[in-house]
Amino acid sequence: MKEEFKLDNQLCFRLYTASRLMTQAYHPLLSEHGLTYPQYLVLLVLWEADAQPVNDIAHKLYLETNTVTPLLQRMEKEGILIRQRGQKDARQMIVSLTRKGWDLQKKLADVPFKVGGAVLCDSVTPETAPTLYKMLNDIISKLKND
Amino acid sequence: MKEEFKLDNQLCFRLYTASRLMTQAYHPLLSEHGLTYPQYLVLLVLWEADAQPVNDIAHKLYLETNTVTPLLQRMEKEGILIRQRGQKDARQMIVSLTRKGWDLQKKLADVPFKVGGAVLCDSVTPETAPTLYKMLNDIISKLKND
DNA sequence: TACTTTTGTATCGTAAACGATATAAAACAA
DNA sequence: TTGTTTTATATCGTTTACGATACAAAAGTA
Repeated sequence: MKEEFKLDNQLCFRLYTASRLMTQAYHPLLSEHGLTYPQYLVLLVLWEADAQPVNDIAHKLYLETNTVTPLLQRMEKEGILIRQRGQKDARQMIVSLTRKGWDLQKKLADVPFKVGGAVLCDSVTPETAPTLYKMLNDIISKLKND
Repeated sequence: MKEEFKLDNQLCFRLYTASRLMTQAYHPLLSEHGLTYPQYLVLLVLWEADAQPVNDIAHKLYLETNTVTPLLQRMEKEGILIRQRGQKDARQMIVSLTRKGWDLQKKLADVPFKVGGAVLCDSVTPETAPTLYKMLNDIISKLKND
């Protein structure tokens, strides 16, 4: 068995697993408010800057619009946000938070701390986290081609 | 805007993005052979040890059987593997590679190198990769509760 | 043995992801 | 202005993920 084929040596598999397990860690905190993790990411984007076109949201999340559009439609149906045609450019759909969307910010205030604490371990601490962040950022930068 | 709500500060978002982009990097190499990334992971598991029950495969991939079962059914339909009821325990489904499944190992021999090379950058090198591996492993260990 | 619980897989429903394609508005070019 | 290309979003089909549930075989218990 060649070393490079061993599951334990696969960087991608570790990223894939760590990502899924972290998302699962968010699940109980988010489902309590009827949210999924990708929907939470959309909220993070809109809390930083409200009233953005679909394209900007998708770009910030490194997702395609064909992923984001249905996601936003579901969130609109839940009354978390509204989608309106742009006035300057009628092709754009401007996404804005409703009162309910803003209220969620207060309700989810403790989520980052709870999840942050859940991953602390020997090798990942407040001191070493920046190293991990930088590595992940560099991988993302290297792989995204736009 | 609170710092902990900023997208850039979210470890999970970086893992999620890095994982998706790495999977996308595999895509052209795998789709050429009619495979998806999770199907490739199943092959990695079976190449290490053929003829395993569904449960063992799922466990090694940190996935649930309700994810793995349909995935294996599709791979069986493609003639990559076969699923047979266990003889000692009739509840088990023993998954074994076909000739076609083993042949893929040779055809995919260059995949780990191609993808490995695609992520090399300033902070992720053959020297620093073990640090990243350890951090991801520790996060996985911390989050999996079994 | 008969009954209960556990275990291994499968089925179902929903929500991502994402390649491929469609469509209308805007930008550009002839 | 008319025709072409680009852009922003949406729709469609397929494959994960995963919670909830179903079901039969095995294990444990009375």
